[in-house]
Amino acid sequence: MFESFINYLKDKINLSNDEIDLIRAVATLKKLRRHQYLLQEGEIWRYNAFVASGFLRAYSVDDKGQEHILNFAPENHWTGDRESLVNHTPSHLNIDAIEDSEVVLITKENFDRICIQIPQLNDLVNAILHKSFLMSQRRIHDIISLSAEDKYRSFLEKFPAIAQRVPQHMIASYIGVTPETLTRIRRKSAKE
Amino acid sequence: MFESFINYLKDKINLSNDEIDLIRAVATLKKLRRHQYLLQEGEIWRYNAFVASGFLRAYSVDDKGQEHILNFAPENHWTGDRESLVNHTPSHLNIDAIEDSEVVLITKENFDRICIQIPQLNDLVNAILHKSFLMSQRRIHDIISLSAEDKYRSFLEKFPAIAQRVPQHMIASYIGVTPETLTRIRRKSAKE
DNA sequence: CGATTCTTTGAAAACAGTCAATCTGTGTGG
DNA sequence: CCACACAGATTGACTGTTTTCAAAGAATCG
Repeated sequence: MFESFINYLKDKINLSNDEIDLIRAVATLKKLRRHQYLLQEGEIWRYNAFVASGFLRAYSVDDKGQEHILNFAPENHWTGDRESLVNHTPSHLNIDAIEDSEVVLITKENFDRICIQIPQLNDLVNAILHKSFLMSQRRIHDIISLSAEDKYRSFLEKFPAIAQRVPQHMIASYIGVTPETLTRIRRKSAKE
Repeated sequence: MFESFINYLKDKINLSNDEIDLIRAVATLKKLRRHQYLLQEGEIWRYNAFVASGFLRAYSVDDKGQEHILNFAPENHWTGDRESLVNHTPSHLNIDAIEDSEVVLITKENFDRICIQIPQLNDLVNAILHKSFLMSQRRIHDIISLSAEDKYRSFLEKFPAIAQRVPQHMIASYIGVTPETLTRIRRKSAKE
């Protein structure tokens, strides 16, 4: 499923065959079984990771053992811990596979190198970063201003595909409520 | 106080005198009195805005009339509504001055133009965006995983300078609780 | 099928929000 | 310089929401 990565890139930017070979040379494919970790708390994250197939999640675990999902990463999306990546600090995130998945990994060093050779790739990264920032801002806005019920509604609107694909308690974790609360919200909404 | 903008830039990147003149040519200085709007809900945001002096805040107002602060922008920081800027859509944010302020404005068109001529400036923007994204991620993490009390503590740790500079109800608005709740949190913390 | 994970339910407790009143400090105009 | 107005902070009583804990039911995986 390496091809889906190349297809993704071709769809976003124009690439010569040489450039594709260049990317191919530094990319490695990693298969993950359901529940397998891509990154575990305490490790240092060193890659750019593209989800070629499957579905991952990034989350932290607090003192009480509760998981808080920061991001979902379905196929054709990127994942990782940029904070650990740029600061070379141990990650406080876990990333694991919700479904069997295939991930394309490129180390930061290699990625930076080919970005110099393929400026368009650099632009693409910046565009993705830019978009991610906008999405974060929206999410912050939602969490600080909406009620739990509205946060759930907003989640369904923004990510209908994800909502159907992950267990409900993960949605609860993403929007920041307990699974029980989400159950009750759903029951209440259903009655209306 | 135009100079503080130039100083900020010089501190971050190397600029020739010609490049500085180029920037100077497209930048305008706007003075804001306390409580004055830089951007009002419904308008389309068209600038990159650098706070040369003073202190601004970006916030939204919900149906119940409550304000939710998305960002603080003290001097030497940037502000604006990137979503409105890139999508050319009416903003749902308000940005106003908490203190008398001076803001350097550069329209997106001009900014993009000089970014091509000064690639370092482009890099700077991307670096800032990158950092903003990391900060957003941290903030999301805090809001979904911490109790109100810990969110407040975390705010004090991260932004001690801001905490001393803005009224308490704005901190409450930023962390997503009512002013009354924040009072009670503080009283409880003080006892310990 | 059996085991595990996920969802639902109930009751109690903890938490945060609302509303209204009071207190405090600041600054402005007379 | 004082008085007053105003914005901000605090308090109390009450309400509403969310969490917690425990247990049972449903769905899914191996």
